[in-house]
Amino acid sequence: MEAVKRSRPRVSRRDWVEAAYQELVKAGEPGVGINALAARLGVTKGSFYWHFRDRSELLRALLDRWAHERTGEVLSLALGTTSDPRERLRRVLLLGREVAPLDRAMRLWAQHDPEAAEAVRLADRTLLDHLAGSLTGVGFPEPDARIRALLMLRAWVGGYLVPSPDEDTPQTDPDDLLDIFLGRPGERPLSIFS
Amino acid sequence: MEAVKRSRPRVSRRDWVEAAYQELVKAGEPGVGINALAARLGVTKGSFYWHFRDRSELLRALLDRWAHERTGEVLSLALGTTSDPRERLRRVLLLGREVAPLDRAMRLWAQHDPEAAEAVRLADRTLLDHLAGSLTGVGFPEPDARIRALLMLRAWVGGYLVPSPDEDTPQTDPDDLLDIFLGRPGERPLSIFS
DNA sequence: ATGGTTCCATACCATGGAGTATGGAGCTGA
DNA sequence: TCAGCTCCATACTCCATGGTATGGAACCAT
Repeated sequence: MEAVKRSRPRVSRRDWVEAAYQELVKAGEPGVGINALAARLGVTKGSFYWHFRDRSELLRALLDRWAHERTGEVLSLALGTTSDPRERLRRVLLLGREVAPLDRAMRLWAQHDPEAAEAVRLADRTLLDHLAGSLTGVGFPEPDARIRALLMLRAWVGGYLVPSPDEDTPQTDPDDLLDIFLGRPGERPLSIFS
Repeated sequence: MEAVKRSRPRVSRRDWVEAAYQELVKAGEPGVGINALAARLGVTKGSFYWHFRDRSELLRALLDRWAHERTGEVLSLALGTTSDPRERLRRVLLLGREVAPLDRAMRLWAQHDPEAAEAVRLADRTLLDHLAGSLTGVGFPEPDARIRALLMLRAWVGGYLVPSPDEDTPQTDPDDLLDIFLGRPGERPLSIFS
């Protein structure tokens, strides 16, 4: 049995994007460097500049990939089996924990790149719609729901950008957060005022 | 009248720190470059490397300066004339709007620099104490107050890291946010359950 | 087999920022 | 006045990274 004698590395364009995507997650946008990726793929820059015109083209491809994956996730949330609004909100928070590293990378990137900012803006729009929808489902009037949705997003983003200040408060419980955002006394939304 | 014929530029160490501080606000940590600052001060790098050993020393000085200014601000809040907890919280939100750019720069920096992260962590600690204190003053029990304080911080941080998704919601009103974080029906904290 | 195409290696250039070496201008005190 | 110290200009090195040029190996076609 001879070892697989692969004639030559041979890397496709998708491979590059995928590798870059991985690197984006753990090192952010500045981490996605040509040489680093090449080494990771067992190739040299010669390969890269065959598939891409320059680095910005790779980055644009990353934005695309992220946007698709993002809308897919939030879509699967919207098409979820549950119609209970509170449960839907809960699932958003849960999913948020998984995609946190990627999301952080994207937002940090968006801080100094207009295209990335636009991509994030778009993704946020659909997410906010979903959040606001669920919030109206729990009983909040439209304008209030949108504000609360925005607040939930902000709090979530702040979650992975604020270094946890103490040894305690190791991780905030999604249900506790929901209680606060929904007005605390669990099942009773505050629209029933006074 | 002769024009002021200043013999030579002459820049002090504090001048460097100050210039760097300004640059930090509008361009973040990567924006504080030796050459750029030198040009801004009308000097060359020769001056810089006389006052500082290297760039990291400048950055440490920046962290110091920020920490002092930060604790001073939050201290002036704590020693404020008002003892009304809700008003204290309001003032935090108001002050937050002014220091937002600097704070964003610090947190972005803290994402890839342990020392900056530690500085932010410390500053957050005192801020959170102040927030939690005011929240208990409004009627929240201790553990709940700390969670809400953390949530307020996160939402605030998220505020300048989430690109405003729409043309509407131009800017969220501090009072609206307070209403939400305090449990909505204004004066009635939710600890009076049911 | 041979010509053409695909894909990549090698070697190179350009740029920008950090850091260094050294000399000189200007002030200060004896 | 002259020595010596302070502060900065000039000119360089080093290094990482993006980008280019070109040749060659492997593969497919006729």
